[in-house]
Amino acid sequence: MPSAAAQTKVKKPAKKALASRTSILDAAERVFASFGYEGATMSLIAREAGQAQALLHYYFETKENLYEEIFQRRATTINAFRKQEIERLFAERTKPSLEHVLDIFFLPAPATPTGGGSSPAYSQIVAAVVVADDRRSKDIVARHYDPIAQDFITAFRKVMPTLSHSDAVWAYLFAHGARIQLLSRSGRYQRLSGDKSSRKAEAAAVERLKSFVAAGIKAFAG
Amino acid sequence: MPSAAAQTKVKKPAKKALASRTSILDAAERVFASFGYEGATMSLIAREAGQAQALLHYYFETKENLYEEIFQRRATTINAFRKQEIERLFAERTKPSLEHVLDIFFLPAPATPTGGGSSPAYSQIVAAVVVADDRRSKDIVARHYDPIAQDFITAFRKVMPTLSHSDAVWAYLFAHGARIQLLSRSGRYQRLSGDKSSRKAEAAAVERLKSFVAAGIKAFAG
DNA sequence: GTCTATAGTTCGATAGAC
DNA sequence: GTCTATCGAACTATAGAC
Repeated sequence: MPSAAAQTKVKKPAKKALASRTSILDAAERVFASFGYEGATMSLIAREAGQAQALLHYYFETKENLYEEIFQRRATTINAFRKQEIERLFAERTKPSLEHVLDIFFLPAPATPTGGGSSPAYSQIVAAVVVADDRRSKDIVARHYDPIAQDFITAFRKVMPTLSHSDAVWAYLFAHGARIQLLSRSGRYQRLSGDKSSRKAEAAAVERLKSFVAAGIKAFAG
Repeated sequence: MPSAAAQTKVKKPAKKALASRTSILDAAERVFASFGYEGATMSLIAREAGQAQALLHYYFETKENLYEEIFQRRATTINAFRKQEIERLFAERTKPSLEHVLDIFFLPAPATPTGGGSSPAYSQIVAAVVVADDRRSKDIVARHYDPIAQDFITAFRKVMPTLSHSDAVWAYLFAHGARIQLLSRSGRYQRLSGDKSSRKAEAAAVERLKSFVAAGIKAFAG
């Protein structure tokens, strides 16, 4: 049965091949996070992955495709989870609060199914891509993050009915901007505060972020 | 008097030379803003400035120096002005409010002396450099922006005495992160809101930002 | 000061053996 | 699938005429 065998070959790549592909994606995520799209090089990613450079092109063809696949893998997972959590919130609660919505918005990465929705390196990439204004970055944000942003904007207005649409959009952007400062690995908090910042401090910072944003949004409605 | 003539030549570059230097700096600012440090090329900057590529190296020697000079020119101006405004606020007022400090923090670019402290392109560069985590970006932020950040953190604590140092640092970072969303030219507000956003809308957005941040910081103290 | 021409390097991508 | 070797293009920077 040659045709069936061929089909099997297409649908079920060897475990080793999948491992290679994944190791390349992981390495690319770290290198893109550290040096940006243009600053990252295919040869550096290959070295970081422990693979030949040609193998990167075998799996992903171009540098641009490799970059795009990073967002495919992470954003698809985290956004599906967030969308579902929003729907569940409004289905199960009669009167969800702003804090309930923000809990989903600020969900820590490990809480996602299998933790596959994020990583420190990926958060760093997202922080950079959201403020960039080159064509590629805008395109990626529009495809992978604008839809879930609209869901949150709608959710904000549902729990705060006096919020205008324009206010809700700014609320989302300001909240997102504040969050990025927490997620980015710029190390600025450590420099400015003199802290060495343990895991414990990080959890406290998320609480700070939540109360900061909640108060800010409520100021719009009042 | 040959030595005096030579000295004059060093201290007073021709007007035309200064104009060339400035046109290169302006062009570099726009190109770095659009493509990032690695994505920008010396030949593109030269074309944008209407000058030969070799002239860029004549004035600035290396790409890295040219980048650094952009921050020298802008950050020196705006930060000196801000520092002076903070000092003036605490000298003239007996009881300055948080809003007074935020007015300085959110100062629009045209309000700076000769408007030389900022430009839309430069704001875009700052937005990108602050969240980046490569060595060059961290170094620039530490030298050009950490000192003024400390001044604002101190000012926050003076007008809100119940703020802990750690809270004041987060207050600064969250406020800065929210502000970046407004300054960056990612065009995200326009996409998410469907607006074409005139100048009038921009002024309203700054007011939104101010009340958002003020409420957030007050939530820390309460 | 400003230009043209180009040296020297590194990049993304491909060819082809195994 | 995975590798080595390499091509052509694009980059930063310099040399040297004017």
